[in-house]
Amino acid sequence: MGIQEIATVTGLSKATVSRALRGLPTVADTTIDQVRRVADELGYVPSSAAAGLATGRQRAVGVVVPVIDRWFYVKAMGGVDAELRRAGYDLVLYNLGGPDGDRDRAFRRSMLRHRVDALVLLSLVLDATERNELQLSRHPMIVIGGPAPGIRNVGVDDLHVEGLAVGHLLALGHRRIAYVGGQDEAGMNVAVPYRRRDGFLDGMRAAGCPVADRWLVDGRFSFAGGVAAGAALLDVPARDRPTAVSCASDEMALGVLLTAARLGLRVPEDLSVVGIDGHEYGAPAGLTTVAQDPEAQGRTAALAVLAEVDGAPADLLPAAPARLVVRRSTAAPRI
Amino acid sequence: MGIQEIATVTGLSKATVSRALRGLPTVADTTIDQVRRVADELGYVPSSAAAGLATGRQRAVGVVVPVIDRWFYVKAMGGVDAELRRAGYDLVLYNLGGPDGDRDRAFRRSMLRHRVDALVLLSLVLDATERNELQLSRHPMIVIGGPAPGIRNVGVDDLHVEGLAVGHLLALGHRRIAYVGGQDEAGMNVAVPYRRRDGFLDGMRAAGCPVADRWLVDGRFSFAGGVAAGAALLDVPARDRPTAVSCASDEMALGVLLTAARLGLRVPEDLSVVGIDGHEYGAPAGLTTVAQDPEAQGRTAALAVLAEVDGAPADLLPAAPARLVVRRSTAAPRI
DNA sequence: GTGAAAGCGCTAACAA
DNA sequence: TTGTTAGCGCTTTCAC
Repeated sequence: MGIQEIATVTGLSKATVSRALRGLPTVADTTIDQVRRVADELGYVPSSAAAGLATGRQRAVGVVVPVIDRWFYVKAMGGVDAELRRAGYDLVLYNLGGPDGDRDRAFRRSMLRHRVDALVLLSLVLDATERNELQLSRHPMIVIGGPAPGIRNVGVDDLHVEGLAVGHLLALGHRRIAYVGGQDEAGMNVAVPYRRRDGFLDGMRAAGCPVADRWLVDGRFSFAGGVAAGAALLDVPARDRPTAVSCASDEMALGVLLTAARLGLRVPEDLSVVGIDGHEYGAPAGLTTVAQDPEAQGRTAALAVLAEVDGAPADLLPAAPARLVVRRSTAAPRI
Repeated sequence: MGIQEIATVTGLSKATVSRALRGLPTVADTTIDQVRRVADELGYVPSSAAAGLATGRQRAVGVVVPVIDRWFYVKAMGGVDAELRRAGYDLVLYNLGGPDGDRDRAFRRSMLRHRVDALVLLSLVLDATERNELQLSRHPMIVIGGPAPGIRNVGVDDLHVEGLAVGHLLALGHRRIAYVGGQDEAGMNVAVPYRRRDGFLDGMRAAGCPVADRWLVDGRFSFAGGVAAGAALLDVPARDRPTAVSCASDEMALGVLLTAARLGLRVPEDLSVVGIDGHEYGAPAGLTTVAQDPEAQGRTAALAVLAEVDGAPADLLPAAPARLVVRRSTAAPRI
């Protein structure tokens, strides 16, 4: 059942078997072959616990998410997972379970520190205590998404990203532009929404466009929120309507599109809509967006912490790429 | 750093410290307090590897998914995670990475067997070898979603579920009903699509409705596929159009809805659409659906394997509930 | 190239 | 109620 069996069957010592199994260079090729064969026959399965105890390495990394069921997190996790798999590492998921989840308990769930060799945090806002606890664990760690003080991060430049979105609308000639943003429903990251909103305001100001307060609406970063925001913006007399809406996420933009369709507004003739993210529903829906690649960000993050586990220095990472993808939902305003 | 430190500081033995830390009843309350306090001061963190080695229990369960970025899987994982967290178990994610993923290597990734105490499989179709490997590991395990030969499963009765959907349309008076189904893109579960399609055909046959072949179209179980399927079905002369479409998933139904809107068809006046799943986009979109609760299924599955880990018998589970949710997308056909 | 022995940090009898 | 003594299955010096 263990390494011992193989040792007795082959007549070798546990030590040699262990070396052979790991393919260490100090072992004769013939013995390596023999050991592998016997291991197969016996259906040998290594114990990660035992190996972990002996080496102090678990060959696993933890991924901490504020909530699990968000497009961005799922995609990023997929990227992290892909690289971990390549490296032979396991992925341990720590879900904080939303705002009502017991964050505190989750954070001091002590296992975390010894079960995994490194941590990937998905756009979390950490309070001082949490940050402290994490730092104390001395694990290599990295944040995907919003920037976090004192921790390395990978992600797009949100200010710039929203600048691209609103810049596109402005370039088309729009001036009556509304913004759908708002705090993330999960309430886990304040930085990203603020930076995107600032990007919008900066862009508008630079273009000399006034922004009415009632055209800054909350879409809670969800589809349903986008539907509601769309109603607030569009279900009014025509002269009070914006000619374009810039949404801080594709999910909200899709909601606005739905409401527009329901109200009989034609897109892009009567209304232009732009989103941010590169959600896969965007293409069939013809949504213009500023696409980012969360999966690539996940891969980058995984590689970075893996390297750090192996002793590489924790160099800062460049901003992740994002690009404007123009589809059918935007056009110049009529007249 | 370990249990030993606490022992020396308190003057107790390692054994007592271990017991105290776990709150075993044979320890004096005062010593429990003392040990806990010292542990806190020292910033003690238990080693799951050591505990696992000693007990043979890892306090972790593995979740195996064919691909990670699907609504159903994510929701189900959330449910599994919630119960695991309550029980103090960790979740180790094994992502097979789609049809191109290296399934084989993933399956024999030996760690799996010792890193976790049980397995939750998300609607996977396993071949004989894989099933064999899994059974060999002698872990408690359960499948969520499609039925799998020889393994316990939780999930809805797909035949019945599709029966509810098409039954609703028939009851409204529709007879010209199309079906959007198709094999899951991930190619990981053949059972569910077939059973839903059979449910549709059974329902139609029972009502004496003929089903034209061109009204059985493939939507690949995705939003984009639904958009395309909608075009195939609806972008034709009016007399060739169905009055209703039954979709095997909400994502496809949303795609059909989008295409209908784009073609200027009014829903439900010109066309009724029904989906299956209970996707959260359905409510704002006004989509009638047969809702299931993957999160609840995840919780059920987690509780079941956890119980089995604790020695409970692996009783069969009843079919998960599903219910018709009527919204704005369905109505009686016009004349 | 291989073996012997000493742990890694914890739990689980068995005593006391 | 607490302590003693063995391990759990592997890796790793240090010898040979």
